[in-house]
Amino acid sequence: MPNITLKDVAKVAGVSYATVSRALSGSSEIGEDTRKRIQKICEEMGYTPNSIARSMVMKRTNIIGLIVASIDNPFMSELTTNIEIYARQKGYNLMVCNSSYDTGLEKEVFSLLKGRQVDGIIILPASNESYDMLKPIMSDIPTVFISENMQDLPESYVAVDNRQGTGLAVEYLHSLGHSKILYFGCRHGSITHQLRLEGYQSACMRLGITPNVLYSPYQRSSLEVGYRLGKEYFSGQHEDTALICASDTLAIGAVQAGYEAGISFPEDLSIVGFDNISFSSLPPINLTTIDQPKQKMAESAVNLLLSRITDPEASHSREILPASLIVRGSCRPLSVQNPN
Amino acid sequence: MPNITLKDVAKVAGVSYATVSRALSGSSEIGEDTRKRIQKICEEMGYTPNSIARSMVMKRTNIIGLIVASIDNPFMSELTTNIEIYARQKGYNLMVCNSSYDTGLEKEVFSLLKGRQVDGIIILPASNESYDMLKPIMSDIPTVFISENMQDLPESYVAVDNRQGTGLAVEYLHSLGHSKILYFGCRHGSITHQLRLEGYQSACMRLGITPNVLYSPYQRSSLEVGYRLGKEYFSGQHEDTALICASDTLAIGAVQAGYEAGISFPEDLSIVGFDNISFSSLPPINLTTIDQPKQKMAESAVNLLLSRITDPEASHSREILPASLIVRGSCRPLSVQNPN
DNA sequence: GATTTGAACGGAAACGTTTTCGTAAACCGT
DNA sequence: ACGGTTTACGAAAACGTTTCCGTTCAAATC
Repeated sequence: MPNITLKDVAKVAGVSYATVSRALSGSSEIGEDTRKRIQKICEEMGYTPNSIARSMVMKRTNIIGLIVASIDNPFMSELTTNIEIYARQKGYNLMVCNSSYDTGLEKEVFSLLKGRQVDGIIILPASNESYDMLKPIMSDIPTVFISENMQDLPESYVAVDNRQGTGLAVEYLHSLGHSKILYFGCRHGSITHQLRLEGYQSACMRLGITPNVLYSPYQRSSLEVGYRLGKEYFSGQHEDTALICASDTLAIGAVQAGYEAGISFPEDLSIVGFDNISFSSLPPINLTTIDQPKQKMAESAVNLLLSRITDPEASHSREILPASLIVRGSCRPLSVQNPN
Repeated sequence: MPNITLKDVAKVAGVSYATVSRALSGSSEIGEDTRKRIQKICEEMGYTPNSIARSMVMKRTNIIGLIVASIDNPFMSELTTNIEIYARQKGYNLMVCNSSYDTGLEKEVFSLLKGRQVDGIIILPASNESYDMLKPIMSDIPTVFISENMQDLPESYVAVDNRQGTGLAVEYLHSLGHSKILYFGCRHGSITHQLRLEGYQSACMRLGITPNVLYSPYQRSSLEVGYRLGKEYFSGQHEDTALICASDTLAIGAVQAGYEAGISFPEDLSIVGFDNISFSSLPPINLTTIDQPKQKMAESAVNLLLSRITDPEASHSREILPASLIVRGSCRPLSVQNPN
């Protein structure tokens, strides 16, 4: 009933427990025959090494802390899945915490994870104030930010090229003949959304399009924001032929508001989202959108973190991954009446 | 640079490290004045206790292992979020692993978590073979199953009342005047789906409705299954007025197939899903469905596990939580032509 | 054949806590 | 003032590993 330890195995095998440790760790300081014998005994006794004790002496837990704003956000859960799978493949387990978009809580769980002696932390920040909050306590533990562009801050991060992303969207719509392209954005205080807006604006400039932005003062869920922005827009004058939304959920909310106002997509209005969450591909939605390469982001983040763990003194590195356009059914060429 | 330990604090405070430990643990064996003094010193030195070392001696990690088939499944991610939040509230952290619906991998991560000395494991099983696979290795660690009904197996689990759930759906449709109610199911090998089917069938019997079931031989994603079942059904004769799907994603897939066949919902066909994933409430979908009480399930699972941790010898307990009907816009009364 | 070398293994320290036990001083009642 | 109880604290063991340092013994070297 009491768990089997190295000592128990050593006693049965008639060797010191140093030898058992060597037999299992793949050390060269041991005879091939005794290694085989000890391994067999371990099998028979059902011995599993205690990683806590190992961590104690090795000063490494092989655990990565992951802090996300909300696990059940579709984008974040996809990211989380990819991170977990890749990390495990690299020999690390994941300790996951929700910050619930609360920077106070975020700081709290950050300390908690530090106390847990995780080797490093990947964080999808709750807001753009996260950095300032975390700064004083993140000095002595490898940390990489994910999904949020930290600009010139002296930190490691991996993010998608948000500016290029919305640029792609504008270019695509322009190539379909659209010139009146509205943008739905949300404040959110995040640099990510700032960059997406800038990408939209500069692409418009480049292509001779007059930017037209509708910002949200609301702070609630992105879905609701899209719905309310849509309500507001569709109730007044509207002559745009296309709409770019700062996120897929924003787009889906806007679509609903459009439905209720008698607007059809893409017949009356073309729409493109951002993120490419899995639900956007669902038939009833079928949203043309800008993809964030979630798997690559996950792997880059883990790799970045691992390299910081092995060499904490290395200079910070940033990885900005390219966004790509996913064409589905929510946009139509302006000159043609019915697509497909 | 080397982390601050109890000893360092003790040296500064001029006391033994036992005293420091007592000062922080809220022990009564210490003077109020020295406690204050030591706590202040800890603050100043930025001391954070090493939970690894604590776990070592306490033989408790305050970590719960969570194994889910796929974190990015909407239902599971909602469950995961709720589990994490509630567990942390109870002083536990979560170590999360994906089984990717692979019972082999599931067993592997189960052992891995055991080696990590987690205090207990919550598992959302990959298939109905999970139990047999896990049985030999789960004897010495508290485990509770979630979301999957383990029937009379000698294990602790919490699940929704699947039978009652589909029963509710049938009753609701019946109350709207429907009598030709089709059921879309998927094999999946899971007891959950078996129970949902049974609930449908027995409610039909009770209400004098002839059950009509379409099963899927496909094994892929639920969304695709729904789509293919729909394709198959709508291409032939179809005279049903309502459709119950074994899951929301199944329903959404079916809806798409319906669209493509020129069917409108709910005008031509009423449809009810199961699970109440958050996306079902999205306007373009707006699916009437059967809710699984995810938060309650999460909390029950944690509570069950915690009680098993404190008393591993206690007999197993099962919790079957009631399902409830969420009425949205995907069903209409049969006698009326246009709802709303 | 004596010395060196190297392999194979044992002994023991170390990791940072918690907790038991011991002990000195302070306190109490009589 | 004295024995006894309580209070506050120190010393040290324990948790299960890894690893450094010795030690032994056989093989290799001269």
